[in-house]
Amino acid sequence: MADGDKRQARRIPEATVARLPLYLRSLVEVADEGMSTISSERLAEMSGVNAAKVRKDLSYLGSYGTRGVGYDVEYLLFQMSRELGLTHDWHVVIAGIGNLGHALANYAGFRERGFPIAALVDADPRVIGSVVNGITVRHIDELPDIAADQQISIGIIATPAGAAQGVADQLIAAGVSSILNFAPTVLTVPPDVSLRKVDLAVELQILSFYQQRKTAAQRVAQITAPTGATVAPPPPAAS
Amino acid sequence: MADGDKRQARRIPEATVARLPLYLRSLVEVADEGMSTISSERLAEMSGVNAAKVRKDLSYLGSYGTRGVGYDVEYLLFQMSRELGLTHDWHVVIAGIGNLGHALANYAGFRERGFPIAALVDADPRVIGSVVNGITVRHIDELPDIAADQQISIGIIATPAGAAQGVADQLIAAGVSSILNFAPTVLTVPPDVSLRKVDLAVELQILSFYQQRKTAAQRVAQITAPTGATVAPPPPAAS
DNA sequence: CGACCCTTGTGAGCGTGTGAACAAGCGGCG
DNA sequence: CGCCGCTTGTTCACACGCTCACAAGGGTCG
Repeated sequence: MADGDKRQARRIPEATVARLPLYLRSLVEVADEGMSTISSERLAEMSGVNAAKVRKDLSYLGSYGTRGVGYDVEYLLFQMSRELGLTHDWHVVIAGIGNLGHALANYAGFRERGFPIAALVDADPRVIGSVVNGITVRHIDELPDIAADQQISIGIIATPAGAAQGVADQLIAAGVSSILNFAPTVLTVPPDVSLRKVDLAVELQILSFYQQRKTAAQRVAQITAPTGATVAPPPPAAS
Repeated sequence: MADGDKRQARRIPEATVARLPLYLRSLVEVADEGMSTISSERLAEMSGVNAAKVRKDLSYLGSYGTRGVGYDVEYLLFQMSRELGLTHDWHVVIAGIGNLGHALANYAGFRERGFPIAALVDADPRVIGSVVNGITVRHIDELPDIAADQQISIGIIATPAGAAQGVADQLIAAGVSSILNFAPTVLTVPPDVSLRKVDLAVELQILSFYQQRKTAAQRVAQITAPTGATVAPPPPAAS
């Protein structure tokens, strides 16, 4: 109970966690340029957020800044990496080697940022055995063995929607407790498993919503402004 | 003033907008199964959200449900599609035909969901002229012509980080006002341009953070549980 | 050594998002 | 024709996140 967990127990808001990687990227950039300190204002500008938000976010990590000066880039970089768990690599397995899985397997950014791809799995016998980016695709049923050999921490699901839940279950059974889901479907996982999703079509639909609003507003403006005529919105395809 | 904008003026919260596509997907699924009505509870379960939230979200679109019965699937589907601007296709251009751009160009889900890929552009002469998924890659400087020919509404940036801002500027200059950015960098765009981003490495880093916390908690449990020895949390990295 | 400048860290106010609870209202059944 | 069960639509309270504003405090220069 009365444990001295002062350092770790600091609960970091989810919204802040999602921004830490942005700061990290900016810091790396700044470090490469040789700057040794950085102000919250500059860091905010580079990361595309508000300066006050930056300061508050960083304050959750601890008081690593110096008033009147700013933050020591190297030190902050170290602390943030530690907090994000980036002091060592996390091995990744990609499940589903179709178009997207293929591209992800070839994406160099993962390894560069500390997420080397340790294994590729699929269920389709036509794909199994093929080599992508130097890694041989194995059958998904071998996951337990693979997870035992390598220390797999994160699973990426790039299968069709129908197969995703089954694959997730297999990943979890093999001990993977962090999953990034690209399949356009809702996955249900135990509460101790972290799940994030990236749905490309959903992103486009959200953009579509706002685009729709924008063009609708334009039409209204065009109709009301010049004539003031009765508002009978002409069908969209009048271009 | 006294225009009949009651229908459109309802301001829909951003969080709700982001969920509408999920509902839409569930509705399509339900419609395929032949169900004609659906309750908020079932829709919630399928979409992985809270039932009260579903009802509130749908209420922003209007009162399209029937008490005691539920929502008419077809009708709700229509209203939601209309609201999301999915009654017609939106043409998409993909900029940057590397690994990821290639995969995106081949992804059938875009066309299926009403986002046909109208053009592919790149700056690398070695890529220009090649045909991906039936579409010839053209030079990015031709964007104005391409945008004039096709009605391009949405641009997807799949270039390296360094090129992204320049590409975004070109897209915007060509009249594209909705952008989905896959490049790991912060883009600055005019306020009338919608911008969403998908950063794969960031997603993994967020997962890494929580994974880190989980394993750290496990270590603490292992230390405290068996012996009950004095809790002197071994400093993570003996600073 | 003291005054001043600069930037951090944080407290308060505000808006948005969430979840529970409940009245309103529709359909079916006796 | 009236009652009853079911589901919506909405209200309320609360939690969370964001922004502003400012005191606290380190560094620097005269």
